[in-house]
Amino acid sequence: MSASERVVPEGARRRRRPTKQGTVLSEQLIVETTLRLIGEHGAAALTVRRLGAALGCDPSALYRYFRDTDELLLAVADELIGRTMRGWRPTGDWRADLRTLGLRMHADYLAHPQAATLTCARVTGRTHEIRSVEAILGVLRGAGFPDAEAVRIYHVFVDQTLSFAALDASTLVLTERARTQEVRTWPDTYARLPAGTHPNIAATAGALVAEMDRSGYPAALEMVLAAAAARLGHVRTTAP
Amino acid sequence: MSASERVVPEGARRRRRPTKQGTVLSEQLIVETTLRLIGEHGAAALTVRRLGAALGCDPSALYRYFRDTDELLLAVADELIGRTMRGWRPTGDWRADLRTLGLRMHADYLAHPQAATLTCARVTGRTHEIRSVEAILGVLRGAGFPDAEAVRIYHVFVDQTLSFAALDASTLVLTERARTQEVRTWPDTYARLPAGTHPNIAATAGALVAEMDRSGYPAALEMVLAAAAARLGHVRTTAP
DNA sequence: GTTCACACGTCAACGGCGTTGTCATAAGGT
DNA sequence: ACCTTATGACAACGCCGTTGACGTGTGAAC
Repeated sequence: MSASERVVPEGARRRRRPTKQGTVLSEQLIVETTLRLIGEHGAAALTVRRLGAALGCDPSALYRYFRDTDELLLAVADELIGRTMRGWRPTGDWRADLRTLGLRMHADYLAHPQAATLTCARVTGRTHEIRSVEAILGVLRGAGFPDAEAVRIYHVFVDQTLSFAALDASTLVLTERARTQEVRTWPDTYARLPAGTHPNIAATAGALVAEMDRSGYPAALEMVLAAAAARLGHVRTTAP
Repeated sequence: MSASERVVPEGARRRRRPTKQGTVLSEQLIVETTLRLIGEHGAAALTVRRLGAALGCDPSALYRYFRDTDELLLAVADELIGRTMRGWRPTGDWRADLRTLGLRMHADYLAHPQAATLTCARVTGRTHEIRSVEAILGVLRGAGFPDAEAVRIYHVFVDQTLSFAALDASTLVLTERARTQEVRTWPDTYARLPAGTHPNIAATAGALVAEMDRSGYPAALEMVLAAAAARLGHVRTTAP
């Protein structure tokens, strides 16, 4: 039996046979367990063997449900998009709505960094994504942005949110050793540079260490929203 | 001999001994070969064993130069930064300088998309990176931004540039089939949605297809620069 | 010019990974 | 109650990063 014939689509499953340890597998259970594994034990804990152990089945049993680990991660990504958009409703205040949605997307993706790094750059064209495009464009057009402007700001908003999510998520995917070393580079290397050779770094060392310890996304988001607001004010006064 | 004693810093090397196949190793040669390997055969081709084969040495010889593959990646990242900073000189116009540097970094990273996706998120603490931090902070403080403001804007500027570079690079890394499918999603799926169910997408379809076909970075950069300029004007008028 | 410490390339091995071919067995339609 | 076959289990393959031991050629010292 070749690999392409091994996977059985979820709808066509007929015999739900428990594993030796008693669990009954399903696509849904595997996706949920994968997310739980990432959440509880870090991104590095996601291996087919460990996932099998967490599910109480042989690792190879997973290949009855997904062609390979990439297909499993895409299923996880799809679940993630659904969770992110669920429960968000626009209030009518465009700036607050975009701020809330941006921070929410950023946070939700960071909660599952392994899936986020693999997923952020993809355009799926699936229902959850389409609903988000429609909603964000609606917020911008409802605020009074002309169509061309709304599209441009939509593009910046979405790509910036996803790219920062990917960037921040990728640091969470590093090994424990690499991540702590990364964090310590600012106080240990940059904060100790002499003012003679590096005056600007030395003068701002304290602020630099504090600033680089957190994500730049909230500040970047505020700057984009401020620029958009300025643009909206300009549009309103010149072409009402 | 423990792992921490195995690596010899480049400056302290005394005996340059050729490998069986005749190549003389060096940090520089290893980094260059790594970039070439990634560029020619993709990021997935970067393994210690393949790198050893490309260099004509035993894979374990690399551990005389780098503690582990992560340290090697940091060296590669710094080489990319160095290539970007080479030739850039501030003119005194902070906004034009940051615009030029941002677009240049973005373009240079995209020229090595395979390496970019692996290294964009890393803080190297190495010479080229330190020089770039010093230079950008110098531009901002020279423009009159107070230290706290300069650090915040530096953070947004750098992370935005690198994260967009990683995002845009990752689409270039997809297989030909996946990338064309991704591009066609906008005209084929989004542009065909009916106005009844998706009024905002339908109303902006033409602009949407055109906008999503290019990178959002230039527009995002302009918005951040505009917000920074507004902030600078505010600082100058209230606390001169 | 000989000596000699040791830097550094090589070898072999370890444990872990994703994946696949094969087998056995229990589920469920008949 | 039977048979088919879906599906889980097992074992093995060929990768991977990394390490400890080894020995050889280098370059400094005299």
